[in-house]
Amino acid sequence: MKTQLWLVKQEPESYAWEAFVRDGRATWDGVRNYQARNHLKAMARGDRVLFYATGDSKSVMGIAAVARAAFPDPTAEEPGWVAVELRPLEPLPHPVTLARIKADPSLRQTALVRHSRLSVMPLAEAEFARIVELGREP
DNA sequence: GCCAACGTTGGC
DNA sequence: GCCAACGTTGGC
Repeated sequence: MKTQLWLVKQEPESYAWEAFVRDGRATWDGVRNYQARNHLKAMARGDRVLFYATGDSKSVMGIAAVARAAFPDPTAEEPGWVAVELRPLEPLPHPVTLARIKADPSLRQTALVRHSRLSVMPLAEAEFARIVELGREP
């Protein structure tokens, strides 16, 4: 199967990119939205994932990879919710702000822009590549 | 099954 | 702090 590309959101106050890098691996649990859950379920080991920080930072911070595909969310009291494990791959030298993403014509269709409340979303190959490219240039 | 009320997310 | 955009809940 073709590798898929994703973006996950995280509040930096609860789990910052720096903490993720320090930990070297993280269980992505606690997702309680069906659409986001379905995206988690579709993740395969090795898929690339952009890490987006909400709140004050509102920026894509770096690239991660799926280390373990979906398994039952240990924090869920009801069955049916899943978690994945992610590991950080590399930071983006210049975190890509939401403003920059919104200003880029090739990124206007991303779920990040169009569905601002979704916390786990797929990205098209060109979208993923463009964000990474922006992250490498000031 | 509809829809009003309510709660949450997250940008501004 | 506000509010738009949604998702969820519960009464009917």
